[in-house]
Amino acid sequence: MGLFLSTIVNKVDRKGRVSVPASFRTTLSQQLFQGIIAYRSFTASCVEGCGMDFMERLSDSAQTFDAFSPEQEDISALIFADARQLAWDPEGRILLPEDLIEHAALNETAAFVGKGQTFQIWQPEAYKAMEAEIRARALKNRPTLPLKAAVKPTGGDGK
Amino acid sequence: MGLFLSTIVNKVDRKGRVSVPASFRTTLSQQLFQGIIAYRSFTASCVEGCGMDFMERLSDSAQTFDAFSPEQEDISALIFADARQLAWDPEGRILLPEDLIEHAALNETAAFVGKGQTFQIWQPEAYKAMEAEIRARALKNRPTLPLKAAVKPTGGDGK
DNA sequence: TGGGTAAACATGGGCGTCAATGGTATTGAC
DNA sequence: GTCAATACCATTGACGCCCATGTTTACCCA
Repeated sequence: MGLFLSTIVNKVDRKGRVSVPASFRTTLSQQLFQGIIAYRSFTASCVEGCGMDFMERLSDSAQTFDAFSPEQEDISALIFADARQLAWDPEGRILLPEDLIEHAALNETAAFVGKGQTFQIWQPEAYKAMEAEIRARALKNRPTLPLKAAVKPTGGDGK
Repeated sequence: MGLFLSTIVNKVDRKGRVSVPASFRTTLSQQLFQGIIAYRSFTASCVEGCGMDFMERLSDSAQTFDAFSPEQEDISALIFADARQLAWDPEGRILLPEDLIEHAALNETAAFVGKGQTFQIWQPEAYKAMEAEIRARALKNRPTLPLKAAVKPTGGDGK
């Protein structure tokens, strides 16, 4: 199981702890670092989350920009400088840093929103509003997605 | 057997459980994840269903968009954020979440409608109406389908 | 070809397990 | 010594697993 799917709302206790959904944890279970990488979204009021492997992919991708180029600078500042590793405790909870809570305007609860390769953490009501907006747009525009050919399951790329 | 075919109506019990048709289960039997992926259709009052492999194809296809692009955002919200992994029990039943039931206006029964690579879940009466509509349109428009060349079954893609 | 039988599938309900959650204790840093 | 982070423990409630039963389909044999 390799994707972050569905939206799960969990409670944030008074210590700032929140359970990472069990399904998200299993998605990350093969990783060396037992926890998540989190950084403030630079497009929305939410927290971006992913595993260390995705961070490395981002790093590789960022190298398409020249070293010392302005784009490289910006990406570094926006992502790598802001990212932190949040290990979970034996119960599967992470401790949300104060500035992340602020940025996403989290209070009692936090919504873990699957985005396939990554996920986001939202204030549930805020996400609901955003989702309604996207859904309304989709109903009008009927977006389509060019489907790539299926990868033959022959042989093992699995695992 | 690799396709979802025909339409099967099954009962939804008071717990919200429904049997996935046996033929659909055999279609998915080779998959790692023993269950279905389900998400609300963003164009109709029904639930979209598929296997994990198809979800991964969608994820691959969605990556033609840049990370952090608006298109990527929308697709994620509409599909990945809404998708649930519904594992079936030893009897082949899944538990339908409340909001999916609402979205498709399901009550006593649910119709599993094969669509080839994927399938849909409808309130039976609603589907009947939709089907009549599609049939009427077809009678008028006479849709055609450019047929691809047959793939040689030489070699083992297996089993 | 028809009846009988057996297997597979669909369905209903009870119970155990695990994830989520809240609280307390212990450890370590400043 | 104080504060904060983390480990430990206990509770609860949803969901997954098990068994029991009804119903349909497929198969076999006369």
